[in-house]
Amino acid sequence: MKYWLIKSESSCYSIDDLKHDKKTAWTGVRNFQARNFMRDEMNIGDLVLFYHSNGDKQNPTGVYGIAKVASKPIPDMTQFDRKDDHYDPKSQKDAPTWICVEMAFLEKFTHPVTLPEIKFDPKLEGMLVRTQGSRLSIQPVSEKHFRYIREQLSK
DNA sequence: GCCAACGTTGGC
DNA sequence: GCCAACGTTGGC
Repeated sequence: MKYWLIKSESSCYSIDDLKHDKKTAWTGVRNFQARNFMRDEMNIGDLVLFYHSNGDKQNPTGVYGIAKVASKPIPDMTQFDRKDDHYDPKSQKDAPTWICVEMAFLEKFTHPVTLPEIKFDPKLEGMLVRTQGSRLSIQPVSEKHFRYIREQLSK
């Protein structure tokens, strides 16, 4: 069992969207390292911190809840859709460049764990999302950090 | 294979 | 909205 953090702008796709949809293919990732995590490292049942980036006063940047990996790796269909923002003309149908997994809604925190909380909590030292300029939209998280955020900070 | 130029991410 | 940090592209 592994633990992850995925980023999304709440204006783009929020935890409430996932709650409503119950399950969604995590499409649009166009970074090789992030893709490799989905393709090679994730397993069904892995737990995922759902992080809203680019927050504002109403919706501060931070972790808003938990999702669960719900499928094996599948081709990201947006790469073949000319009308989609994430269309990739170089990708071939028989050898898709971009792979994703499905994410299922698990829970929304009663109160979000904001980035400043994460940054200044000594118990979360080493968390990737704390490091400056960490633009990676899918990150591994240690079990210790995951549990601490879920069981302590989100209550 | 280097690296400058470019586009994007994301905190502030 | 700004801009630093970063990943990717492409010329050489």
